[in-house]
Amino acid sequence: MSEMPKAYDFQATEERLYQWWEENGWFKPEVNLPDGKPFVISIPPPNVTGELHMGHAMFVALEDLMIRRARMQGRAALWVPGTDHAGIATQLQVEKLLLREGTSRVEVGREEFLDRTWEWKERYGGYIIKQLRHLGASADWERTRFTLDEGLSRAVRESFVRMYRMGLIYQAEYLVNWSPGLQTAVSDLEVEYSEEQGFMYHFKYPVKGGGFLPVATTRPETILGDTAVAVHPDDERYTAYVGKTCLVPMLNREIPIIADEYVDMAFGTGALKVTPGHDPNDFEIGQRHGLEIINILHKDATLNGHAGPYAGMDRFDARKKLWADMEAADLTLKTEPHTLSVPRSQRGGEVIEPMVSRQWFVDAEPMAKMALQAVHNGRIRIVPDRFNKIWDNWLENIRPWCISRQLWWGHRIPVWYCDDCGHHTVARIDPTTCEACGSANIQQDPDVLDTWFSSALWPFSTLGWPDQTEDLERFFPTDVMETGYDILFFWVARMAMTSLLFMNDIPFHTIYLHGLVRDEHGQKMSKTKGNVTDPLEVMGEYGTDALRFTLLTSGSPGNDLNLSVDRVASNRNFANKIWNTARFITRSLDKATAEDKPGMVEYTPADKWILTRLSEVTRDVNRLMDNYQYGEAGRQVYDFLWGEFADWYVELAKVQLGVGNGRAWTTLSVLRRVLDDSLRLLHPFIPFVTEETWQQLKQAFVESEIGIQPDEGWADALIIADWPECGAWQECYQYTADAADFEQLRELVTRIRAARSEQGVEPGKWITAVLTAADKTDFYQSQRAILSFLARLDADKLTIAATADAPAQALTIALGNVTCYLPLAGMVDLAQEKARLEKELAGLDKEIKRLTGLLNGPFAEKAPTAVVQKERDKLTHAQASHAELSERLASL
RNA sequence: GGGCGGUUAGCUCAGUUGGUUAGAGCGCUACGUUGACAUCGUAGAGGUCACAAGUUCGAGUCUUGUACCGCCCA
Repeated sequence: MSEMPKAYDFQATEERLYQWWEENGWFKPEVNLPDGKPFVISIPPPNVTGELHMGHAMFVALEDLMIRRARMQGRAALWVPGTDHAGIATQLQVEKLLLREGTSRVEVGREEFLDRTWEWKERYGGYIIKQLRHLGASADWERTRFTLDEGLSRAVRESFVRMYRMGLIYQAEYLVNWSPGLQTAVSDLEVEYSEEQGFMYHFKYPVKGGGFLPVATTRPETILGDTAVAVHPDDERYTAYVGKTCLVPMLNREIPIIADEYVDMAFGTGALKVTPGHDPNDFEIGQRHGLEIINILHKDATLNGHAGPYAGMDRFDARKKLWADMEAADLTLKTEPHTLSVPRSQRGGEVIEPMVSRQWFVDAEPMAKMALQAVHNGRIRIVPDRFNKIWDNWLENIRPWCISRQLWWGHRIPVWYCDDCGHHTVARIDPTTCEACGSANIQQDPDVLDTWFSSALWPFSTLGWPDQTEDLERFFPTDVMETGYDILFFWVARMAMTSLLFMNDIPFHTIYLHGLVRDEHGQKMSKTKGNVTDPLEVMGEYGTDALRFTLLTSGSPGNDLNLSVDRVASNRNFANKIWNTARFITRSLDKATAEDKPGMVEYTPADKWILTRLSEVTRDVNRLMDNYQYGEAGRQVYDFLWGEFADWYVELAKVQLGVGNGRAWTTLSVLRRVLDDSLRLLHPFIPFVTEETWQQLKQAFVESEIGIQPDEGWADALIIADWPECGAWQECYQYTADAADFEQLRELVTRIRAARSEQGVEPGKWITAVLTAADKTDFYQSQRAILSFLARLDADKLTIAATADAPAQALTIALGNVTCYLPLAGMVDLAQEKARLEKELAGLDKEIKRLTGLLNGPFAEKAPTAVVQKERDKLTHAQASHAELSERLASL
């Protein structure tokens, strides 16, 4: 058998294993029994043009974790992968490409442009998928979907037509967020507001017939689109003006002065200019008062004919020019610095203009009600549950969703306008004639749908809807929707809405939200700040497992996570630690043979201790994972495997293996059991190193023919091996008393080591010791070799007895009933030892005093007996130690 | 303006039914390479758990308030 290399080499492992898993079909739900209970996750589809970032790494780590565990639990685990077409992002990429070629979208035309975009998608669209695979994602790639593929396009068409017929989709002239750069409408959610320094411009609004109203605005150019001036009905300053007429500065257009309660008397001058065409609040006022709506902007945000002399100017130039002109006309009062909230495009950051235009909307209210209810009645659970409130707040105040985009890349709106009769034909299949008059003069709406419109159907469209496919039948509803909280509204809520509408069912029973990955100091990663950590780079340096484990264990659910590269490095070391425990075990297989197998296995206290701990960890991990506490679960196994198994059991196993025969055989079986189960528990976190290590372990044990194997035999691979459970119906070690004894031995060893270190005893030196162990004498006798090995005590000179006289010139370590003397002849400084004992006694005094007080107080009566007993034991222990040490002190 | 989260060791963070002298990783100090691992081991230093009040036998953990940081919504 070839020996395991000294260090784990992730470079040589990851790709090979991934291919092997996939070739064997282990990413498919069919790998488990056909009647297995499904466990399904649909991937949050990354943008097809996207590049891998930490957010992707995060969701892959979490979802793959859930999927792998479910698979090992025997469920038909299905992770449906795919990408979305990212309308704006992709279109921009291709437009950039065309620009470099000296042409443009408009120049080449719609058809050619779409051909080019598909070409682009084919070339670069696979990139992100490749990167997801690099992260170890065990998704069923044969079920990969794309929001613009044939099936999903049919789903979009179907849902549009149905919603339209239900009256949930309508077209309206409405104020929308207009992106002048992209020349399209964007939804409310795609606009971010930033606090910026600007000015408040105070000016005179001339009143027809003389005088003026003082008015303030932050955007003077919108004056050109004013269609009223409003004051509060209770504002006595202006009562006389209501009903009169104002003249728009520089244009002298006549507009009414109206009274509306929206006006804040205390803000600005108390008189408000009303621009229904370019301000959401003004739009509302305009609706209430039947005001005229004037749009002063072209699509590129230059001013149009309604701006009179300013037509053709850029919006910001016009602002300056108009103000200068007003100054010249003595219409200005003052300008003062003012902090305002500027709407900016989430993509690109340009200033968004509210503008009136004709768009398609979804009336989301009826669906929102259903989505609200689904969470309220518990059919959908949000983890962490504090997001319930946010969910409620958004859905209770839902607004119409603008779904049309003035783009070419996307699902074209399935509405045809008849040139002859004006009828709108809305159809699943492209019509050639108007359904009302039969005219062939019909034109399809040029716009496409918001990308999120198709993403909203994702959990069922990817399974085949609107066809009633087998997959849809079997795998819907899905189980968990795992994604970042930043797209709770964009996506998650909308999936719930459409699913309840079309499927008459929830799309998933649990929404698990993770936080944002930030840099080491909590700053949001951004290209402009230059603090972006590239997952691929990190994986290249430390391995995929190291990154995954870091993402999974450095935070807590729903909270942002500050990624520390140092931590990734230490998790790389963890992988190596795992590897090396296996290396030790496999190299120890020559310590026993099949013939050494005892007729009846007898465990040592150490065996019982580690097996009991394994059971406890297994139980805790399962409990934590069932409650979505993945980080804590991972940390528990990490601490167990490194801090208990490797640091203690593997060390003492060297002693037990040295005994040979049955003892060695049994020790090997325990080593295998503990490492094997730990690898299983860790596999969903760090799939590569666990699989590779497990294969090494399996191969070594099989080749050794030693007759040690898992109860159910060796599975083909860890990825499909059984998940460890620890419950009433599973084998579960609970040697509580033995484990406690062994814990005390560990404590003793640590104390001896500390004493040696304090006294400057050479680490390699074997020293003499006398141990008095009272009722634990038999136990310590049985552990003599281990104790001696771990604490470096000279086995020949180690005395273990129920009682013994304290040797002269010895260090004393008191552990309740158990006392250890280290006669370090000539090495002990008596004065120093005296001081040490005094210090320790002082500590014990304090402890005894505290505990006595506690136990004599109301605590003894009110606290649960188990808790009280624990404190009583502590007191007994402290008192015993105290007695021993004071005796020693007196004798010195 | 409304809501939410955070504030624990020098740094980054855990700590979910409140149980009684608070944990990890990194960094730091001192030792140590006997064949699992120096991507390591042993020992150690380092925290009045933001502040204040309250509930309780008992509070990092629950309640209220305050401060600061951050996010979401309007």
